[in-house]
Amino acid sequence: MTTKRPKETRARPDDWLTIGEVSARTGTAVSALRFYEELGLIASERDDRNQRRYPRHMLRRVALVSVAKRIGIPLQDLRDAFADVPLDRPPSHQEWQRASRGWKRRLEERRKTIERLEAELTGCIGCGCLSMKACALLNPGDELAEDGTGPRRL
Amino acid sequence: MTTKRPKETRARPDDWLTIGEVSARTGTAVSALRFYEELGLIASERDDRNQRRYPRHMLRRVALVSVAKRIGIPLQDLRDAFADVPLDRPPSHQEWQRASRGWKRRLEERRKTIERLEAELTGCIGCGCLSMKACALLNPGDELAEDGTGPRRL
DNA sequence: GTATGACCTCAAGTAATCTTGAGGTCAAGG
DNA sequence: CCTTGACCTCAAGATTACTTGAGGTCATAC
Repeated sequence: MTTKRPKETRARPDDWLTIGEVSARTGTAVSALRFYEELGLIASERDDRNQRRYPRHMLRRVALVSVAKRIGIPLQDLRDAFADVPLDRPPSHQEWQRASRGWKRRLEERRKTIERLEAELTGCIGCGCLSMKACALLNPGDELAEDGTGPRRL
Repeated sequence: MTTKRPKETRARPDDWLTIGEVSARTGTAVSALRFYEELGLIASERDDRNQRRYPRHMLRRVALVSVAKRIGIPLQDLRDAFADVPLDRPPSHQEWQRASRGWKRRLEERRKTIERLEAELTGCIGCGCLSMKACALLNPGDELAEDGTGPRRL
């Protein structure tokens, strides 16, 4: 069971990773990597045997994709956010920073939504409002019904 | 264009909502409501014309479903979390509280994941680590590579 | 020299989450 | 009385995010 990685045709072998290596390092399935490439989220070059070779900086791209997935942000949004970061070469510090900041804002927004929901749910637990009449956030678009029955939040 | 809600056959009309009313109040499409019912996430009774009628407390269930959707938590998880809360009658304060607390834990977990990612991304912005060698979190499963090139985090 | 494992392509399948469409009921409005 | 709107069912289609399968190349291990 030794590694059957083919002979390297490039000068510095460890600068390029096989799809299997990227998969192992990122925890992303090989099939998923090929799929992401199809979507244009990541990119690879080919060696003389037509096998994908990934530059190291692609690991970060892959990681970002799994992160987006993990927190339920659609891949299309990720694509938009990192549209300006080049795939064919390591992004410059600036390029990366700009995109990262946008992404951070996205994460922050997400976190705040959850925080609001947490707070709201705490409120519900506290008041035990079973009619939801007082739960504006959990019940968006429902102006508080005006008949007098049911519990209220204090 | 007046409302064509059928004559009420029940004693207290406003205790029961039509699917259109629930849709309007929760912002959830009618088709989605029917779909959620199929999944057993919500429930309804039928009137003498075989149309769905929802008790008010179902609004909260629906709201929870949209919340789960909004933050990218699969509906199956929601089903699990609220499995013990009855659909056929307004849940007791206790029943609701217990399930809510479980759900809150879920939200908190989610939030913390995002917070960790935010922190990690901030770190990356700070150091500009383009090789990802120092980014353990964004690059899970990748033990820091040991060749000496590339930027480091300070 | 043949078996194995890592890779390739392309097509089809799966799961979740709904939406859309076809075809029908029924009550109120004009 | 006929149209319209709100509802019904059931089946099929859409989207996202992949996985699986069939069929093939090629280098290393035995």
